Amino acid sequence: MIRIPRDLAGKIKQAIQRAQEAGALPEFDIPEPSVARPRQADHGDYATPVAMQLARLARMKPDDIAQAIIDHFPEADYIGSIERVGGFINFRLADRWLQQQVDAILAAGDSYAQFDDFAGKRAQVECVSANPTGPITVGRVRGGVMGDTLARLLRAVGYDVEMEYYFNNAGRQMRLLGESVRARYRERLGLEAEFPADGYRGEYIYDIADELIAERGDELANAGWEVFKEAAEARIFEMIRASLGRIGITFDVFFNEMSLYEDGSVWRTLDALREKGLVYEAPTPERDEDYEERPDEEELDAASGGATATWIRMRKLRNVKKDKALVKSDGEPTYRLPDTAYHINKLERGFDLAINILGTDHIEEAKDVHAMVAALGYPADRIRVILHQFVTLSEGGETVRMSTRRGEFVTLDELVDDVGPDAVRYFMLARSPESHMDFDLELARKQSNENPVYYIQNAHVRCASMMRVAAERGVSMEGGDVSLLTSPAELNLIRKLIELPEIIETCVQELQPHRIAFWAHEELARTFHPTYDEVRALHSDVPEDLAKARLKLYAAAQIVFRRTLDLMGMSAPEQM
RNA sequence: GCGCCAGUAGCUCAGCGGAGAGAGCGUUGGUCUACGAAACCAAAGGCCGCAGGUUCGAAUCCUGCCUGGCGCACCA
Repeated sequence: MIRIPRDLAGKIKQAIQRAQEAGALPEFDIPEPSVARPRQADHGDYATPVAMQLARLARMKPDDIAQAIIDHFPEADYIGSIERVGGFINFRLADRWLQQQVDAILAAGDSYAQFDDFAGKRAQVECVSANPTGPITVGRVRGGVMGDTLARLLRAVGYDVEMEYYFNNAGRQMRLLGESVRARYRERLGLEAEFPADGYRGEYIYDIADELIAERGDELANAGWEVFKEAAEARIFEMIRASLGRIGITFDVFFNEMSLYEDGSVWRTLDALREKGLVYEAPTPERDEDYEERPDEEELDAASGGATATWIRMRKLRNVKKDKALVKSDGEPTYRLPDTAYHINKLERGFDLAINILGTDHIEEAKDVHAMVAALGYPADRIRVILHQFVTLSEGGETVRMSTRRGEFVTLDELVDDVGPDAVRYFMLARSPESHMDFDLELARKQSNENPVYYIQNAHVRCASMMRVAAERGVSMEGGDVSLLTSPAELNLIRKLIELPEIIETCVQELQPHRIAFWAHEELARTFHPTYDEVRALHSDVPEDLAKARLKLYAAAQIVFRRTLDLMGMSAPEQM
């Protein structure tokens, strides 16, 4: 199946070249022409402003350039007409070709809009990557949904995709977790318990303690925090895995940061940076002369007591005013070093594309890591970071703030219990990453036409139910003649159905999975419902041959809805 | 102080160099003896934060400013 914008762009270039050979256009290097879907229907199905872009290069009037391109345009079965309006060239799809696409979609079935452009290429999507200190919260869910949807879209263009979850089960936070569980465990046993000052206060800590009591009784009463940490980690990972599973997110690899210490790659990375002359030892970092200290900064520097730390010359690598620490004065690396080792590890595993989805608060980290990976000579451009803004939950205008540590949060499980998995997927997806997201619980909860989730799914339901009724009445689409689909409503629905491949391509090119959610709602479903209302298939007024043809149309629509919903990780219900 | 992101209909947000600026919700008024009305049709609603600039053409690119969010640790 061809993707028209791509094919048209090629034909436009061909036409320009032919015109040049014929002397209708002067010689110049042909730029990549842009092809778009015009907003207004009377401007055709696709349009290109290329003649206006070429006006300067060709030193001709846009109208004449457009005409020359049209005069030399190659044949294509999908083109019904070509029109020049000023400098614009408008293309209209051929009705005959559109009709044939219905049979083409039916023949493709569930593999409709499956391409192999990137066959043999490997991609990795890293997302969520929350340390196992508590249940998954809504902020992480956004990245997870974006990542999983992107993975599905990448598979649709032929990538072999792995989902990866990066975590750290060492360090201060995990120790606090162990101490918190230990305190709750002793508390439940009626023993003296000192809860750590910055401990985790969530209810789930009690749950873990209770489970431990159920399994081991009081035999851990005097055990150290490590035992509790390990038990808690295992249970929390199970919780995380299970909650993400409820919204269709599964991971192929859980990558432990510790392994980068065990195989020595953290220190190898440091050595490599040192060899490049990018590292030095000093009590304080070097900084630009015009660098202005933040009020609390001297205090923070002084806290190390003047001991020597290891610094990376970040000022050399990118536009910052102060170098950054790689190894603290106590000999422990900061997060930057293992993170860099981790990304090098990804590239060494041979991924052609490694996508990393992070909250915007990690932007500096992402830039630092990218700079270091590039400085070491690795193909850093294979790493693509997608940053997303935060999520706030709102209900009746009230916003709900979240903090894992304080134990005030809405967990993914609570959210799924409340609004259902499909609504979680849709709303988390349907916003551009850089825009701050307000998740309206009231709206997501509604099982009515106010909710886009149902609007989209109901289209699939309507198709499914039509197929059931057809079967009951013994009407089959077998032998249906698609050339009977001649009304504007029918043809416009087909126009939408064949747009899915283009949407997938855009999502992948721009790494913007939210586009498919918008398209599914505002384009696909929005076109489907009025058509369904107007174009009856099984009504007594509809002659049998037309009914067969229309059944084909709606069967094709059902395939496209199912495929679209699947790409978004949502269910395609047979009935509401 | 510096950096990144955002400011588009009453609300939540698309569009990010092309042709009278879009959607959902909300508001107002219509539509089922039909394959499910969780639907459809119609109306009202906008100096696209402000001011300059680039361009044949700017909501979209550049500069400055205003407002909001997030960063600017020997935390991750």
